[in-house]
Amino acid sequence: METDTRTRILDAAEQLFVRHGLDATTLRMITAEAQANLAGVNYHFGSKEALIEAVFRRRLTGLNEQRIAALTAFEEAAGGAPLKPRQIVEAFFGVAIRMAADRNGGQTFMRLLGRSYTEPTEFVRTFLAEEYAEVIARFKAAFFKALPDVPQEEFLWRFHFMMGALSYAISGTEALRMLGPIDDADPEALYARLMSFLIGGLRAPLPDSVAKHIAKPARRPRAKRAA
Amino acid sequence: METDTRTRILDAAEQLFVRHGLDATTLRMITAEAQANLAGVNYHFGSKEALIEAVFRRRLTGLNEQRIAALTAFEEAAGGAPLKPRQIVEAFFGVAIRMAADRNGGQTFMRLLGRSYTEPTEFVRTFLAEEYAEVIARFKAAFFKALPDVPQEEFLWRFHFMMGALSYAISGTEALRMLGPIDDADPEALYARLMSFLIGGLRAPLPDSVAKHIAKPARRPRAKRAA
DNA sequence: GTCTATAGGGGGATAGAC
DNA sequence: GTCTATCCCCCTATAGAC
Repeated sequence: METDTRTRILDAAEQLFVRHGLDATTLRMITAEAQANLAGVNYHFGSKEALIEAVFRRRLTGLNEQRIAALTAFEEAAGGAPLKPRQIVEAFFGVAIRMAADRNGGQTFMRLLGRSYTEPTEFVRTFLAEEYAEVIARFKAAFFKALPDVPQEEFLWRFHFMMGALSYAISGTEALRMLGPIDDADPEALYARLMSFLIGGLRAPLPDSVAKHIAKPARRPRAKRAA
Repeated sequence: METDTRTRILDAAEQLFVRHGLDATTLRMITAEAQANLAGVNYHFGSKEALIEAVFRRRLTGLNEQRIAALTAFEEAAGGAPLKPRQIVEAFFGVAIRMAADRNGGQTFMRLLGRSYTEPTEFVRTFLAEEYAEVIARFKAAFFKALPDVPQEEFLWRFHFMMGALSYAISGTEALRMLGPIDDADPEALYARLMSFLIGGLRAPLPDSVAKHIAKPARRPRAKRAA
């Protein structure tokens, strides 16, 4: 073992942030858990806010690099042709699920991250927006190319819904128990489950209100509710 | 106007909880906003924790009653036959989206609620679990009856993913901006969008790892996406 | 780099007058 | 029911010894 203080603080903060939330976690809790001195946080990071950013950045940067690498690999294999939506979904969400299965810290972190998109704290949201800017630009472009029939605004909503499902898939272990006794131990099963749900949602027929704006007035006999 | 102090405190708390989170919202902020006295919170509610519960209960009870009423109406119309999945989805999620469109407080509240399933604070989660117990039991039963082919565990995960999508649909206005400029002003469009996404996900083909366990090896030529 | 001690501010809750 | 005043606790951040 013998990890250095800085790392022990990051590890402790990560775990406590997941368990209690950013705000309710105090520097005292963190330094106690990390067996470090209270002043250590400010020495190593400068402030609590800077510590929070460091906790996110430590793993988020790598996660998004992996996402871009996975997408790039698919794109090179396709040689200029549009990718299959499933491939893009895998590159974005699959990487996340895989990290969430990594018991070596990744799991803890992803639970934290899953909650953070809707975090009320302003600086966390703006910080995340910056961290995500590049990966989002890349994936938006790939999706638009792969789904030329889907209006972009419609797609962005679906992407947003997919993020919601991912967030719950990862961080919702406690919320899940509300639904009953569910086994959440098998990451492979979770991966398969989430993937088919996401693809199903992404490729669902467009709602009538949108579909009717599209230049494809093919017979639609009464828009009976499909099921 | 002339609302009473108790109501003004609830209104102020609701708004501030959405904006800053439960923890970061102080009683002083609440009473200042409500033009009430600091001691008023403890007089009317007993504690901050009790105030939080009151804020949730004020609208959540009605929401879940509406959900059950909508489901019951469908069930009575069906006369014992299984409902269409789309009807059940409408009864659960449609009611929520409609409340989220209600500018008369419902909108604010739903944003708060959307975030709260993954709330780190223990007592909020256990409180919500109690409030939801009945409605969840009713809807689980209806879904199981409507989707006899879907293994129950599989369905519960999908329900969980659907909750995630709903949560983001409602509360993710800020997170959405990360994706680009999107119009989120039209509740009808949101309703239609979310609904088709949810149905698509719910009715997606089962993942192979699950499908192969099912005693229905009937040729399924490619599990065409249902719609 | 790590510690102790403390400054300086804000939190929730309550006693008791009105 | 509403107010003021205040208790007591815990927070983050920092100064300065080691």
